[in-house]
Amino acid sequence: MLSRPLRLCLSLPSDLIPIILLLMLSEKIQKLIEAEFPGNDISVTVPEVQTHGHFTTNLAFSLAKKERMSPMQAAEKIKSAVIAEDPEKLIEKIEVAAPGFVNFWLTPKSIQDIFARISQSKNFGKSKVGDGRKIIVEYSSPNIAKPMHVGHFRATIIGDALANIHKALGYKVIRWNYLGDWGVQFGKLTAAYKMWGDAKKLKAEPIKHLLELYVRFSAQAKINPEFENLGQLEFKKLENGDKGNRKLWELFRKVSLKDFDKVYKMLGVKFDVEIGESFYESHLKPLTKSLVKDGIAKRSEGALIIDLEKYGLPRALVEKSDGASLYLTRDLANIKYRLSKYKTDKIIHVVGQEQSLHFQQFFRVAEMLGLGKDKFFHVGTALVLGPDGKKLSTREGKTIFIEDIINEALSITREIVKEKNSSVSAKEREKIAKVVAIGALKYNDLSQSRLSNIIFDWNKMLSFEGDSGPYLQYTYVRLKSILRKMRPSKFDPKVLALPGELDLILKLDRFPEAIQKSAETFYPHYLAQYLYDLAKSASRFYEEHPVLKAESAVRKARLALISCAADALKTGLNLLGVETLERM
RNA sequence: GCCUUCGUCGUUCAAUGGAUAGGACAGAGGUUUCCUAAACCUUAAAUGGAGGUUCGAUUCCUCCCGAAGGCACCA
Repeated sequence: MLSRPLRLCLSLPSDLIPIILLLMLSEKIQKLIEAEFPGNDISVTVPEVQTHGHFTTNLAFSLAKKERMSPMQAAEKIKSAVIAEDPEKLIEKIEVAAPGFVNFWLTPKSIQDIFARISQSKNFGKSKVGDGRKIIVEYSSPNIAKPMHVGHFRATIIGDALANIHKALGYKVIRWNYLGDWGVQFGKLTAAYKMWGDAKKLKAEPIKHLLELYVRFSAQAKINPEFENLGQLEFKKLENGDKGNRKLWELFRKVSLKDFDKVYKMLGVKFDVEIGESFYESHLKPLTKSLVKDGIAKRSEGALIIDLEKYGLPRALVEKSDGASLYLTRDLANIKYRLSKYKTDKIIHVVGQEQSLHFQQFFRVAEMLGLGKDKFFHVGTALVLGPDGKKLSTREGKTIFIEDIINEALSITREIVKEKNSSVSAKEREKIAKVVAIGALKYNDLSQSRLSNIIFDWNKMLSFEGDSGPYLQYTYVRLKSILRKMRPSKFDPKVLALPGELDLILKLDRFPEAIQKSAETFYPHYLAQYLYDLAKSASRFYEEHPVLKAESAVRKARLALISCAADALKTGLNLLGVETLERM
């Protein structure tokens, strides 16, 4: 259940508290209160069970402690005070429930007023709390010369959703694809290509060939450690400006980007900036120099290290003993550049959770460099594991590639669309299949907590029933189908008084907070879950309550209601990067 | 060995310092002269183990068991 965080001061005279409880009905005033009494949380939540009211609060427990009375007494006190402070009769019923909960039921009129407000608001759900502040969202970040796999899919989809969500809240979002286009891996690849490379194959199926070389090289390196040295040597040559190696690197990079673009296009993902690690090549030497000069880094066994022991972290390496740069070095150069060029307040890195330690070190060093604190966030994503519950490794050639997933999803979806929608033209069917397939894949990922490992499962990934992307899309289609037959017009909210109608209104009312919660926590699944909940209420509503056949006044109000629900569904799904259709 | 994340119906995922732990799939049963059955309704089923803090713990703390990931010349 989503909570309505209501910041207010507990040390407030207790007779004021009930007024505040009432005021939570009004978002505007709630904001005023938040500004006036920051830092104290009291939760007014929507209970899980309907018999516990529309809203409930546990305020009595803290009040009881402060005023030295029993929670039940405190609850009674709150109840009578609220009744006294509610001349407009916003609240229909207040119940005190053991051991000290106070449950509130709104009058139908209050709920109707809420709906009147929702139906009049433009861009319902969105807001301007971001106030134009800049935020860089770094996501996707695939490695050049390797195909994008399931792991990248997750970071890409989650990052894209978080970028969308922040934009909807009024932030100025910079979407950044931080390409992994520098590092020893290119040394290895160069070495492998020099030994076994085939220009023809590279031209025909570039990524596939490069992957083959990489896997072969890794396998050899396992047997013969000489290969590791060879890779490092070739990378060192690249960093020292070797022309032949540079040319090969450029080639690898070019073919990879082309391949990535194909995937991004299918996923409907776009970036504002695609600057990778290689961009910072010239920043690295000055950076390491200044690190030494400032006494932050020192030599150890030939390498340049930063001691982080006082932070309880292992030491971090910024230069290898052969003088080559490392991931961390480039990351530091990267945020230095970002901060100076974009003057941003926040940088969030949507990257696999397995890099958690790296980011802790990275952020600490950034702090030591005076780049700031509390500006950088590692938004970790857990792994997609193989059916055996183990990590899928590219090196061992066990990965599942995004392109294959999409193609498989498409072919399955095409069949289903054909079966369910035979009357539609082949062209439209293809469009439907594409939107549904991508929607299913994205929603499947976004509806789960980003920190839980996902076990790769075709059936679940391509689920079209129940809590799935297609279900949400279908609900939207059904609502639109009604709305096509009759347009919403002026209506009187007072005719909406049935439980199903009021329930849908109350669900709608919680849309803005769902978006906000996802933004605050960087967990898009809160929004996904909310949307499923909303779709469920909407489906139930149109199953139980005929819209077009209702008498005129009711019909108008119901049309307005499903119109708002459809809009919210579309807005929400789009924030998750899921497209909607008019028919399916 | 140390660090991080995690352990919830048969399966796969949610939630929360609060009341009766929620959904989906699979199972059982029902709904179609009615706005698209990719739907709706009913039903059965779970917090790894032991302590502690608390009015209240599945959630916080300690220990044990189990899983995944990480721990300076990868990214």
